[in-house]
Amino acid sequence: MKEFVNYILQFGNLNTQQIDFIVGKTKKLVLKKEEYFSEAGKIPRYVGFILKGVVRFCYYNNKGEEITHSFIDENNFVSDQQRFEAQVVASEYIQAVTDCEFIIFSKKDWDEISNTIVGWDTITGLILKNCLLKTIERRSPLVSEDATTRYLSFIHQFPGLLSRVPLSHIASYLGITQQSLSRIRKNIR
Amino acid sequence: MKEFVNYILQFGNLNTQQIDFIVGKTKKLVLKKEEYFSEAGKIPRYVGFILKGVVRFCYYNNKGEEITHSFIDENNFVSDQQRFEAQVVASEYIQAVTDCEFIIFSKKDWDEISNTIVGWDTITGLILKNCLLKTIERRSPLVSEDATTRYLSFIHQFPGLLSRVPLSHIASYLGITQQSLSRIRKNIR
DNA sequence: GCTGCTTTTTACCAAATGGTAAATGCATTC
DNA sequence: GAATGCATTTACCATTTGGTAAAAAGCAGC
Repeated sequence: MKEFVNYILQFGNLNTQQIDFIVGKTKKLVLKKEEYFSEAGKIPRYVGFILKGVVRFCYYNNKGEEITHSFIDENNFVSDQQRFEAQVVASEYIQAVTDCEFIIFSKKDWDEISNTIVGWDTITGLILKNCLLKTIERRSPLVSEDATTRYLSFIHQFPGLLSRVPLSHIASYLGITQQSLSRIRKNIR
Repeated sequence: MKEFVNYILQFGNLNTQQIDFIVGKTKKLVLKKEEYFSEAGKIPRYVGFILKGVVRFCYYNNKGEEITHSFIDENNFVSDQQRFEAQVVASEYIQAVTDCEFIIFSKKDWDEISNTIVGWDTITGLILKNCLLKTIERRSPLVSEDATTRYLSFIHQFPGLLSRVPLSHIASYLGITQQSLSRIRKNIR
């Protein structure tokens, strides 16, 4: 819980009373590997903050291939925020890649915090912007660099993930087949 | 100017007085083709709104290749917003692809609007989030689809741009060489 | 219309990647 | 420890893309 509070306080100041109010709204959620945090075609139920584990955002392209769009690990928010706020159906899945533990907020609790804590919307707005920018920064090189470079920067960006995530997901994140990734790994050795 | 006001009002309500205040702060900027709106290594001076023309965001990767990251055309904001707000040096160039006409705000004027108009920060926050999400949505398929599919969706996403933007920029946006793009265009015909 | 310049297309071959299928490795269960 | 199921690697060949270079097309200035 300390990690959660520290994360938020990076983006704005809150007094003890406000923090207590927010913390009071938290619930815990546990997911087993491969269970879904939210699903395409359904309305996202929670905003989450990962205490333990790794999740991925994924979708199916028009060829029916499953594409991993992002990985998120400990001490980060995980949410299809736009769809959650608007309470409309999602187009992506958020899936637990490992067994996971979350702090979660329901829409009702999230709104109550927003209506109670002055400055909460500003803080969460900054957090979202931050996440979106990070996503863009991470994914941009995936368009222009060659596959080996992309793999090396993946390792660099997510040092802990290589051992926790199936290579098939990493390959689809990098935009290559699993066979190509295997070949690249061989060449690097 | 009407387009500019309409754009803003999509994201929140403002009364006539507030709109007049904002409009009163606007200045005009004209750039010739290939001139820079802002430059890597320099602090962004303006937030812009494009009245006429097309700009691109670009940078140089570690191989020295020039990579076009985004295109933006008429009736959209153009800004390296995070760097502008923080007044720190940019890492990307924003370049006029055609002759351009902008509405611009200096940092001083932007701050004055923020300090005067209640709700301005919320509106601009929403606009920024919207732009970031659009960027992610547009660029994500560039990782996982093949080059022909990427080119076709570029045409679909930016119907007017093909005739106004050099193919070399489009190729780098799509993450392929100009020769490959030319080959793809031939195969489609 | 010609000249010189830039953009775009072609051509050629080398390198990288995809697709299909089989082999290997690795962990779990019985 | 044999058998099973899943993840990963390897192999093979077809296809796509990159790199270099030259040709063709388009365009501005004279």
